Amino acid sequence: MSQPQTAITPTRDADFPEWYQQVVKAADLAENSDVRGCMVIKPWGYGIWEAMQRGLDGMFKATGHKNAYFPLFIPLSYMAKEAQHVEGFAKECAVVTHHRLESDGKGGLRPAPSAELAEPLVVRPTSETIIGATYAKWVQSYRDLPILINQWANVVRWEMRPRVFLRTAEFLWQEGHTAHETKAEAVAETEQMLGVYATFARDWLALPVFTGEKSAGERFPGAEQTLCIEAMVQDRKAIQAGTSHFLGQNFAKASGIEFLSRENKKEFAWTTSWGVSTRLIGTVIMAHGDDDGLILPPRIAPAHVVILPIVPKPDMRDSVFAACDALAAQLRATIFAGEPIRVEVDKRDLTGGVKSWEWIKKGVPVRVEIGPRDLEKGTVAFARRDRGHKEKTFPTNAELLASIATTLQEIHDTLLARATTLRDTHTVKIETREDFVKFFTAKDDSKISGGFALAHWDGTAETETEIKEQLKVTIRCIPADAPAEDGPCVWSGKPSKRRVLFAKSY
RNA sequence: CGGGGCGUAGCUUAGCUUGGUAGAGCGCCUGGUUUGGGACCAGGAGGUCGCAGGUUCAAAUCCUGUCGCCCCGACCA
Repeated sequence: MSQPQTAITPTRDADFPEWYQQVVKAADLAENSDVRGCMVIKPWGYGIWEAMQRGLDGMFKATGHKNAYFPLFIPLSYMAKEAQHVEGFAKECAVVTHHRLESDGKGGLRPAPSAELAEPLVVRPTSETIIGATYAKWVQSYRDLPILINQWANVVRWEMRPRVFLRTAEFLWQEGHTAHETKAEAVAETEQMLGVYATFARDWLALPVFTGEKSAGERFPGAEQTLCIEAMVQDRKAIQAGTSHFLGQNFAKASGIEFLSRENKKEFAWTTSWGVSTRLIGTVIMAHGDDDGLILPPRIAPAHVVILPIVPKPDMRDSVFAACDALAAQLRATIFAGEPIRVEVDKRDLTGGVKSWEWIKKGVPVRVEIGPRDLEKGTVAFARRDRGHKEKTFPTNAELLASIATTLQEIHDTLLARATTLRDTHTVKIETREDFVKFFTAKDDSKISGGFALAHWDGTAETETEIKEQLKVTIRCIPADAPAEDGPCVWSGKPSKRRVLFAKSY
């Protein structure tokens, strides 16, 4: 039977959103559940999340944070404490109103009217309010500050149009919540954590990102300042990969986080919050995947290496399996990026081609085949996911063991270089409204247009809104390293002090 | 919540216009031949056609209602 040219149909060029869905399926990452908008994350997908957690958690600890856990439920009245915040989240909250079920008399169940809660509970869309209320009890003196806490949790936002990993009703994330004595300290914390995210994106996800500040229109509800990292994926759209918010004293005032200062005066604390979510998995898929499926940056791959035993005759099975297990053990004793190499030996009784293609689609960085011919020669067949699927080399076991860590690092570097080239190729300075419109208008059926535009903005919400409505283009961020530069706004022609980053986004 | 589309086996679907009691491909199971890039042969399991009502001798097919899902918008990590 003839196979298609690529493992994934359609290709990225033909239909990028559909390609994405097919990769999620082919790589066995996740599936939609019976609950609309909620996903089942399967072992391979969850393994990626676990690797991301390890990486981030280490970086949080290294910057002085500790993990804790706060309740899933938030009293309704807490949500109302911060005006901007409630306005931003009210429309997408799941609310618990009852605590018992009873028979409906028709063989089904219903919430018992007698068990209605005095105060409804909101399933957390984010935890600023409940954590703020807790911190208020913990803080009395400047000596109680700073509080540097992170929690790994799930949150619920009742999204109208869900998409696996990118936008689901329930998602997994981490949310850091800190409280500080001074504004300067809180601002420094906000910037520090954005830096952590940018480093993590580069060193673990092989993603170059723009860092910067959101415009007022794109800011987190209740924040004074929202910083973000923005990545470009292969359809040249932007995706917000992480955010860090300076919350000023807004939430401290709303929650009553007050302390006696060194001058013996009552003062409100300065707070921050910062988070990344399982959306990062979707970002990695779209940034690095190809028409044969997922390609995983090694540091977040649940398995770095898969070993495929080749067993032409049943009587060779034991010796080939033994050789595979022996090599796996040696690989596991080798260190890559500070962790033992993760190896899987795929002993399932399937034909070689099927197994190979499964692992290609799953994006495992390195595939190793061991058959009887290799046993005789002491070699293996070796293939890397960042190269063509027919490109094989035949190193000896010793050569493989000596080079594997370097190879994995090379794969990471290759992915980062590719993603950087993609981003740089499609990030352009634009001066005129005509060019701006042209840049964001698709030229053919692919629907892929533009990329990132660095252009002058007059700083008004009116201009921002007009651009959003007419072109579906938003200000992704005001880049942190943008130099002061006078010029006319690309839309209104009014004077501008510096360029901002425009793009279509997820 | 507006506009469009669709519900038939685990998945993709044919059949519906013109009613006669369900077929295929993939997947799955068993046996055998295979296995260094998506194998083949033989046999087998699996469906109250989303749900409820109506018309009819007879409904996957026609009618009404209802539920769910998908796509496009508004919202968003």
